[in-house]
Amino acid sequence: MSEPASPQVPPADASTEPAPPARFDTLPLDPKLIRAVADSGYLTMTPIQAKAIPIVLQGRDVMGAAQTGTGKTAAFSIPLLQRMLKHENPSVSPARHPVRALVLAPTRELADQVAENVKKYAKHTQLRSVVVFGGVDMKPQTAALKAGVEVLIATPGRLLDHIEAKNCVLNQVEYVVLDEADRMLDIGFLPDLQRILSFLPKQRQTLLFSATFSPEIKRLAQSYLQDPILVETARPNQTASTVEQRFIAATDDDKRAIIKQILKERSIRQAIVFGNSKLGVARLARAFERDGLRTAALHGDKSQDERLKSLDAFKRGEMDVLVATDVAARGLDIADLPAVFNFDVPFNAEDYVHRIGRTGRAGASGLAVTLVTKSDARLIADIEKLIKRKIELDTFEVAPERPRYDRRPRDEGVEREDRPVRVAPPALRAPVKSADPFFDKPYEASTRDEPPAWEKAKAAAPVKGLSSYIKPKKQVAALFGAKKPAPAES
DNA sequence: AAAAAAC
Repeated sequence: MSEPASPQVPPADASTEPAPPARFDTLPLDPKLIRAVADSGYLTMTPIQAKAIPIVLQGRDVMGAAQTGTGKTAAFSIPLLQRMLKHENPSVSPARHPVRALVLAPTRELADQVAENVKKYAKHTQLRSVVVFGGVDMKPQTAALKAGVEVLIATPGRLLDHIEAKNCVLNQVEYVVLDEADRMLDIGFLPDLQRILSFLPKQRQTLLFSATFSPEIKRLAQSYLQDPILVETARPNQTASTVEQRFIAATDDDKRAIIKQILKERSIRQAIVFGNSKLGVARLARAFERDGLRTAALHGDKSQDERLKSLDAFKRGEMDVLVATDVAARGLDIADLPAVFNFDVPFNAEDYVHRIGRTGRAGASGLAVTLVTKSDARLIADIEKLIKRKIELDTFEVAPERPRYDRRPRDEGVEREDRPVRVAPPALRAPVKSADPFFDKPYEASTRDEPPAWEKAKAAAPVKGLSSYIKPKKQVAALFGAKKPAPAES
């Protein structure tokens, strides 16, 4: 059971309080849209919505950068629907309904989610939408396309399939949206994207949205836009201020124990744990499962059916933990997610921003914990640079685990029965490595050639704990009869 | 060092 939301209110910091947020019903929108927005429970606009919607309504191209979880989907779908309603083209025979708006997303789940939102906002209108993505039967998609849709939401691969099968014609597209635009423009997606864009009319309105835009991507994006307006709220590449970000020095052996302990000590209802590889994620999910956590896994080696089931079960609260690759890093809106863990430090700093953006959405508070090993020094430096924040590494002492069952093979002649055998995990027989002060100094983004900063800090730094989590040192020492040796001084 | 997206 989840605890009642804590009544704590952030300290009043009225110094930078801007004008009260504008309401949706002040916008020049069709009553059908106003009604749909009201139905969905939204009253006032987020900053990105307040800035972007009027510009999209003017018909301008937009590059929109806003923090994660601030309503970018509504920022483009509502004004696009409005434009489609306003410019309902009577010259097009009712029998022919060409695709007028195309929204592209980098993952199937995200495409699905965007489609749900579009449907929600379009529900009182005649505009029809459909989503197409891979991993599922093409036939229902084909039928829907042939019946005619005004708004098409898609992932690139399957859309190309439909184009080649002549299931849809895109030469009447008036509006294009690239959701998670920087990802869509990256090297892995670019060829498919260019191919798709080649089927579209040159004369169109194009919208690019993401929480992160690197300077290179910004430059590249210019070539797909006409006289665009850059809409930014706050600084780009930023993480929500409501998310508590922690970086903890760990070893590969400690990581899972640290996560479990934090979940327990903070009574965290649900969390996403990100890993860098599909195999690693699958293994980690099985391990959490063995630990008794209700665990769902989400990665590209799973069937689409399994992927959707995992995500749904997690969203419904039937799972404690969702272990995922970066397929879940972007865009996914999971209401009230209290915490995100990075079991692995992401390879791209941008993905760090997106991953932790799954928590602290819509102004809620959230916790983001990244587990850092020695070999992650470079990646941490990249993240520091991107989010323009000094990263300090906390240390963490893992509480002793309950006795484990003996896993030694039978032929060792060990009594196996149900008798638990105390097998101290290697990391706990000696003082745990993560409690070593080597990581304790504020980490300095160092150059490759220099020894990393923690090497220098190793000898001198006192252990500074993550006070809210840390176990009293005594407890560990008492249980394992190990005392922390003085730093080797030779 | 990877993941994602088509069959």
